[in-house]
Amino acid sequence: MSEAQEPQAQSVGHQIAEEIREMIVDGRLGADDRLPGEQDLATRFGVSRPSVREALKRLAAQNLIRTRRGASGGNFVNRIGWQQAREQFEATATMLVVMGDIDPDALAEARLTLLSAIAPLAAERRLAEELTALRDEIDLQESKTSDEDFCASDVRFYRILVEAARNPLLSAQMASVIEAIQPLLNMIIYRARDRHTIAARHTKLLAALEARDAPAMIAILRDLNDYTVSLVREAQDAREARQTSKESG
Amino acid sequence: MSEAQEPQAQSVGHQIAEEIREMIVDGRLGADDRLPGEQDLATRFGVSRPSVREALKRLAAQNLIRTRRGASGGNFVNRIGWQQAREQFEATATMLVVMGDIDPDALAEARLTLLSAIAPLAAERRLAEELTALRDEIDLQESKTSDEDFCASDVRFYRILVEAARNPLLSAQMASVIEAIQPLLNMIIYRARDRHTIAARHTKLLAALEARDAPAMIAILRDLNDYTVSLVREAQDAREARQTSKESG
DNA sequence: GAGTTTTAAATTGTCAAACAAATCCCCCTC
DNA sequence: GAGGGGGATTTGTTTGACAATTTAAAACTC
Repeated sequence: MSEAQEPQAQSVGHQIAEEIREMIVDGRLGADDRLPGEQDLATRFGVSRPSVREALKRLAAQNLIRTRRGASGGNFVNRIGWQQAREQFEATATMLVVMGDIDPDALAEARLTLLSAIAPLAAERRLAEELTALRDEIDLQESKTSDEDFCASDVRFYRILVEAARNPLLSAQMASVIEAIQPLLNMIIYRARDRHTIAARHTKLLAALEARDAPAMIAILRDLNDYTVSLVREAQDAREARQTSKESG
Repeated sequence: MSEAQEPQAQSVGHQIAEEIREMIVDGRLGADDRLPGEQDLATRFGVSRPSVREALKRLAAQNLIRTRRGASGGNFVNRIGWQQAREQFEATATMLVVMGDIDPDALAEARLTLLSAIAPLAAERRLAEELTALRDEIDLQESKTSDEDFCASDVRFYRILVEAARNPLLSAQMASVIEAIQPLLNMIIYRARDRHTIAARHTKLLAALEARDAPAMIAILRDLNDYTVSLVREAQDAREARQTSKESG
């Protein structure tokens, strides 16, 4: 329907990229398959080589194909892995936070919801080495570091927690949300008291994880989320106050 | 680090695209800002216009910019919205399932985990119209339709459920997982008895949602997930058996 | 003078042709 | 037989030109 309304609205490059993408999705092109040469594709689609190149670059930007130069080179269908998928999830989430009208409350709620969801899995599957890694992060958080380091450690803490669930898809998605929330956390000025409070909750969370007590983990996560949200709100209020005083002054 | 190892490994188009992307991420370019013209960018970066065009097409493929022709046209920074984010999540997840070595069990586990996570939110926030929409889907599932229609309805059912949680980020992520799992579901040949079983569970799920009984919803979801997984496993076994007989015959 | 039509300018879209760079494969030399 | 060199193939990049599209100003009509 929409195609009929705008028959040629999309550029040739876009159309060709879409066609090749469909070929990949419905199996006509499998992983590591080699696409025809650029000149081949150009004659096949009835367009010029630069147009084909645009299409290929679009696909390359989505990590759908990789390109190698030279004889027996060409464009090959990429086998997408968890790592790449996570990167793409993160890129999307980052852009969403950076540019979109994002509601911090919704973001925090999403994080809490997802963390609560994986808590049972993590409780069941956590390894001893993850416990020590988490312990190290807590130690770092209790030391006197910069706000940025503290925040980065906080992010790492939750990433380890997520990895403990041993589900790559969940890890990839959670990582994107955790990554996305970092800019918000970076706004916060952490007072010593704040850090102590957070580190203490993390310690309790770690204990609950060690005890494989998922309900306790969820309760702590909820508590911690409320606290973080209040800090973010404080920071936002402070920022707004600064801006209004700047405008009036 | 990795950049030092391969200084010029990335093409010019890739590098320029990365630079512009950074400009967007760190705020030098805001939403709806207009980029310099292609010729301008070409001279500014010291490359030819086609190279710049490749970079722009890469960005366009990621929905970071939009392009308009004509006077006062040009390339503009896109404000990314929930809709577009969801599409990108879906594209990534779909590719992951289509091409990656994905473990169906992990996928099912992710879906169950996420659905369980949003169940409390959905129970709290569901609207009357969503209940009727779900009812309609169940009716459709009990009617005699093609397997594909049944499967599509199943997907729509869960999408409505996810929307009821009223958290756009969760919706976007969940939608991607639900979308990703569809190819797996499409493998299943639904017998009349299967359909009846599934529709009955859906009815129970709907009742629990109406009663705002999240724990009941989670129990039903878990049950339903086990059933679906068993069906998928059956389908896979059948497929494998077919292939081995094909090979030997 | 107001409204409409025409025209011109700016910008992206597409194409063509050529050369550069990288890579592989075959062949040739030692 | 082993190793290096050259040719062939393929992508990377540039130059130049023209087409298509859109805006806005200019000219024209009423």
